[in-house]
Amino acid sequence: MKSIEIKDAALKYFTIHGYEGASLSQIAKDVGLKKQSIYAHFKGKDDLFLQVLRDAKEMDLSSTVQYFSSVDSKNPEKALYGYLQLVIDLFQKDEQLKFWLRMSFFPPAHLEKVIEREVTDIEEKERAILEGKFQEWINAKLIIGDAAITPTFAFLSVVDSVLVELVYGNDEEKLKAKLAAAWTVFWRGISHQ
Amino acid sequence: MKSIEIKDAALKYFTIHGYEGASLSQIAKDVGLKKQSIYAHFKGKDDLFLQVLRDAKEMDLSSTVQYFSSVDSKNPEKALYGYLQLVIDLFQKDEQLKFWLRMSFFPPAHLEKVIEREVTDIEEKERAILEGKFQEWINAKLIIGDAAITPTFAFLSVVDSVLVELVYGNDEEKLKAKLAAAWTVFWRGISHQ
DNA sequence: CTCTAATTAACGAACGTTCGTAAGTTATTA
DNA sequence: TAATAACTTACGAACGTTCGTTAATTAGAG
Repeated sequence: MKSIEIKDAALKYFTIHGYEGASLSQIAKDVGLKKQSIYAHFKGKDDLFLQVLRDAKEMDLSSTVQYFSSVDSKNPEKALYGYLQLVIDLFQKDEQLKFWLRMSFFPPAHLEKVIEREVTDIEEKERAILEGKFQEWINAKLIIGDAAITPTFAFLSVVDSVLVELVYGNDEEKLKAKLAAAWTVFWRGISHQ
Repeated sequence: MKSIEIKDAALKYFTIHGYEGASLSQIAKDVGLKKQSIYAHFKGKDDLFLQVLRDAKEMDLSSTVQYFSSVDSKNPEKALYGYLQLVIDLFQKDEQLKFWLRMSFFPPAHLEKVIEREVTDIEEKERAILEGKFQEWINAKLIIGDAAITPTFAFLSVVDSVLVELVYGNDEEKLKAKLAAAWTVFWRGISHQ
């Protein structure tokens, strides 16, 4: 399907150059078309962008949902560290997460409101999933604390820091070192000792 | 000085719209000039951009240097939490940090190499400052651990997560809650108990 | 008079978008 | 089955606009 090829190319250029820096002619050339032909598949640049955005959001959310629905709930250490690994894998094996990150951090100004809604939506859902897990672990005395919100936000902070390092993206060794340090301190901070 | 006014306006538009999305005509209009007049002060768009970039870098670095050279070295808890507050203040009171963050995360493609060098440079320097402090605190048994690199990277992760929340920027309450959680867990993770 | 800063004018190039058209494919009708 | 209608996909050409940049010219200050 040509629409999918177009979205793939668009994803690539939006990720590298941002909304304003990505041109329809470049995207079209990538799939062997003229830019006018894109209009046979999409209403315009905004429509193309928003479809790519929603695909990326869907992919991000479903990965998280699937991971935590299939992970071993009796082992928080493994479950949480495994999620960080998943994020790293996702980021490195396809562009959708990087695209999603770029656009949630720095959305094109005229689509800010739409994007913010999508970002809030996915954040809320992922936070809810994590908070549920942490509440289970607290109840089972597998980690310390009473309110699940504290370890949830703390873990989301670790996720954010991993994402930042991935976005910088130039130094695999540094990523490993920083993840190791953040994880060590985080785990000591929420576990019994 | 008109050059400074131009750089101020450029900072604003580069921050909001990115390099490609910011136009010289908008920047010029902001300071009551025609876009061609910018060329009396700068060689072109790249020159203007790079001067704004280096100003922002200088400001970021000097803030960190100054803070840690004047802070109470006997109280790591206060020193570190104070730095997080400083970052939040800096981010909210002028645009330079947000600009710097945007460009270090997602640089314009044709200036990627130059920017990466600046980013690596400032990161290295700030890491060195922190690592020195942490080594002192470890030696004084104010925090746990042997190698200073672990708490240093862990703290930098907390900083990153704060920056991420600032970039999202839509929810002051959420920033406070997330900072509180990340800080609680981080401090528990590096302190004696 | 000189120098700098700002202007007007103009440049080629690229942008997103629209139009009319020509194929190729699918669906409908006779 | 054959003919026709409708729809999809792609293209050339052109639209008006904006982009960054250069050149020549004017206004103002020391």
